[in-house]
Amino acid sequence: MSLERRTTKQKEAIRAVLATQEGPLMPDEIHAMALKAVPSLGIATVYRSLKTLQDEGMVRCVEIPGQSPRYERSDKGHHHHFLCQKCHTVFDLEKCVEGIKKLVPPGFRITDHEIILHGLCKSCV
Amino acid sequence: MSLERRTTKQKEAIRAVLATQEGPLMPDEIHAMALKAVPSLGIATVYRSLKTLQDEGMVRCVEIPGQSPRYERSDKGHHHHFLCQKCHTVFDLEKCVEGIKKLVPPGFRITDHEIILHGLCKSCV
DNA sequence: ACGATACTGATATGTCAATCTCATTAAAGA
DNA sequence: TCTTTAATGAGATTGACATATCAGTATCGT
Repeated sequence: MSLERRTTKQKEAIRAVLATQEGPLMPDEIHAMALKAVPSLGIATVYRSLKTLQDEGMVRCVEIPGQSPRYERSDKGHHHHFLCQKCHTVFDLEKCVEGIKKLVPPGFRITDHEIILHGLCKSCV
Repeated sequence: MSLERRTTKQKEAIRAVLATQEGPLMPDEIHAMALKAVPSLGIATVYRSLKTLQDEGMVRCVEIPGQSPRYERSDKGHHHHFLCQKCHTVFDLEKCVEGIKKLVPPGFRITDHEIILHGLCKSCV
């Protein structure tokens, strides 16, 4: 546990990648992108920084079924995701749907929901 | 690859578990349940049988974000799932929602969708 | 500029689901 | 019943991902 917290170019590079990110990214994608800014960057630092950023509440984990965890900025509002079956990129969706509550069985309490669309993205159609 | 196919009590036990299954089950859950019918049943046989049943089209894989794959009978119609955050059981939902297509961005083509609700089930509320 | 120490990078290690190996068992046609 | 060989069970192995280790580096308050 660190009481102090230092600003390093590694963490800044990772932060920068997440700041410009379109959809949620996997650790190795973040690594590859941040590598352009800090060529010596190790994958362990990516995992460490992601954990720190999560603890700080800046970043949130997004799980897509059958895939390893991805990460996105947590300042984005409520939204859902689209997985392209061809290029395997995940896109953010802006809107949500009505009537989710109608799905909940009697006696159950809903706290959250997620919708994942599958198909082909604009580039892969 | 086997040209022939034999009926064994192991496979029948696994089939029986899936026949009475309420929501999708994980391999180790199927194993634990089928163990009551065939005490010697090995986990490898569960994986092998699940693969066979998938090839035959009897069983389908269901992925819940952040969890390992679960399996359910494929004769169930279109439906979605509810994950209880307390007991981690997955329940089938009967209805679907309208307006999914409105989420799709221009130029994208949708082929499928899934909705996962999170909360507390009847027993855990 | 100095010093304490948080951070990093390379690699070893851990974790866990799923598969493979292989000797043994048992299903089913002859 | 006999024979062929598909299927099984136990344990070893794999593979993907994440964490731990530790010596060396770099930040930042003084």
